[in-house]
Amino acid sequence: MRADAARNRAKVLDAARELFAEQGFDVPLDEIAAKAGVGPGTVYRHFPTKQALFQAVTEARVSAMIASAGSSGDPGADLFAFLRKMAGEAAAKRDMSDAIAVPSELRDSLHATLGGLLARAQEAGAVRADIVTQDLVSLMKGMLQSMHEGANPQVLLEIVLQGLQSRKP
Amino acid sequence: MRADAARNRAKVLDAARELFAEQGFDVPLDEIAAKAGVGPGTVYRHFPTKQALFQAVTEARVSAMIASAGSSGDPGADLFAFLRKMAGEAAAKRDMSDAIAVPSELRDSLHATLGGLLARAQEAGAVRADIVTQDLVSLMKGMLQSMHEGANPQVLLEIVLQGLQSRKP
DNA sequence: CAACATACGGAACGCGCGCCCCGGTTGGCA
DNA sequence: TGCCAACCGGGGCGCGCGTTCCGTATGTTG
Repeated sequence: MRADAARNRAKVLDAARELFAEQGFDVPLDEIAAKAGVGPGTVYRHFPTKQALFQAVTEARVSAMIASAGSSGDPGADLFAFLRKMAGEAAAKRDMSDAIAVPSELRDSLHATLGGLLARAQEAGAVRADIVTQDLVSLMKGMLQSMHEGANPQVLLEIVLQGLQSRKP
Repeated sequence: MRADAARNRAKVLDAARELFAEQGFDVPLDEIAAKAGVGPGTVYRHFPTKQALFQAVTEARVSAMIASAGSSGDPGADLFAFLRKMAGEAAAKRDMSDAIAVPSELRDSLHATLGGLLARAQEAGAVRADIVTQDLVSLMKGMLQSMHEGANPQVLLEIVLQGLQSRKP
């Protein structure tokens, strides 16, 4: 690979990282190219599609998050800690709320992780039993998006966490 | 107003009602016109903008819902009943989840109604005190949208309702 | 330094959608 | 019944965006 190609690739990744974080997946690709000081064609020489670029940018952080999914002795605490982590990331960077929505293998892994944590938490009786993975994913997706519309992220998170718990009579 | 004009206006409203309910605000206006058996120009002769058409279609139902906001002796029950009603509508018709999001006076009234119910429920101690209207609106918006993505609407609703309640120690 | 593959920039394309314009048509009043 | 204003259909415009194409520039190799 030529030296300038590598340099441009890095510049594109940097610009994409910043703009995806600020504005989410919907930021125009031309804007990323402009911020990188590069033409749109150059972006496409390095990444076949906008989604590929997005995945390249988010892969590291999402993978790290998935890897950090704890399995301590307390499955309920594990799930809640993971959800808190997701919410924390999403409150700071707008791209996290798209990583759960934009189709990719990464997204599927994330869903799978959530499913596993949910199942264990339900077995332990920490979370209401009538929820399936799809419900949790949709709920989180909606909540993460709501965080970028002026609502208080902390409050939203607590409402969801409390709502997930099984009622103790 | 000429007779055929009135007839076409009605046909447009019917088609819009059905398509907005099925697909939400994002349905192309040309599709509405086609279903009504009319050209796009005709739609714009009767409604200055797509949003105006949307408002004309949803106004009756939303106003009815706002009017039905109870103020019985139990403010907590009033709020929860209203939220249940919204969720019920949204689960059946996709346009309800847009009525809370698409800018219009109607939307503002809806937000105001939610704010009033919330404030009274909080005074009564039925709902956690650290929520503001904006939080509730965002939360509902996210939840209503999630309902159209394969999640179980009933479960989503119960999670939110339980999450809103103040913790009773 | 020459020569060539590689990479670059940005103009251009295709598409979808909201919205407008205009030549033709039609309903209702005199 | 004849005339005119009101109305109609649908082609077309403008815009934004993802993506592609190609003439030009540049890094690399011998």
